[in-house]
Amino acid sequence: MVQYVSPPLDLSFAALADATRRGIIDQLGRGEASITSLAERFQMTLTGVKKHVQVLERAGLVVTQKVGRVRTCKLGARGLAAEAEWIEARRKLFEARFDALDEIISEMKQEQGNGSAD
Amino acid sequence: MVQYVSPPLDLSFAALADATRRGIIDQLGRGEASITSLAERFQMTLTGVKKHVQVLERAGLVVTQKVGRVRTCKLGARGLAAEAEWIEARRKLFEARFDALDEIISEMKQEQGNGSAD
DNA sequence: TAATTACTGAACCATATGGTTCAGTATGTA
DNA sequence: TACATACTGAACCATATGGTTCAGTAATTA
Repeated sequence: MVQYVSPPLDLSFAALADATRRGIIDQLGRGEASITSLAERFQMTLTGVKKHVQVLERAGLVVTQKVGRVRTCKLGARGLAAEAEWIEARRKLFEARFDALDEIISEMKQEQGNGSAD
Repeated sequence: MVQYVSPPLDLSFAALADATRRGIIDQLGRGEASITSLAERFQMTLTGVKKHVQVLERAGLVVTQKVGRVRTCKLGARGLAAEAEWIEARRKLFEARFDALDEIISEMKQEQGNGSAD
């Protein structure tokens, strides 16, 4: 069976923690792109884009290939399965804590009634 | 209608990009905990734990409350809905790119056949 | 061959991160 | 009142991040 060992979640979550990189993912979702085209799209130097792409690559979210003088970037095959899995499993934990509406309401009060030393 | 405006994804994904913080979330999934108990559990100074908890708090993933001299931490009410939503939407993009097995195989070859200037 | 294009790498900068220690402050207990 | 507990904040440290500029190299094109 073909198995993808995803790079540790540290890398992928860190990669997703930047709006430009999330934008690059969205862009690649519409089709492959060169470093230059991404640089134009995101108003950034080639070097800047290259670094972002490298972060995405280390996280396994993007693959690149250089043909001639052009490096083409596309979404990686491993996808976001591992991240989705981690999050879904924890969502259950969160929900379990909040099956009663009371908790939510008391939290809201807490957030409103400020001036506390909290 | 009660609406939670989640702090930007930047904050929550960054918060999730650290194994200790993911561990704290798991721990709080089993019940509330004080700073001291988390520090014991994760073999870290109180100050260190406090910082991690603050990162989780800024991301809205954890709420804390100080009663007496003890600060109690628990999972935040907003949960991981926004993150799950972002990821699920992108999974479709990734899958759309890889509905053919060919692509996966060609990537695997690429990863194996190294020594290229890639 | 010369000029242009596309990328790359090193160096730099300011700021953030993940951790520590140390010196408090506030609370609870004997 | 004295001591212990639980946290807090400032200061420090090494390393990472997000960006830049500048000086290349390699591939096309004229």
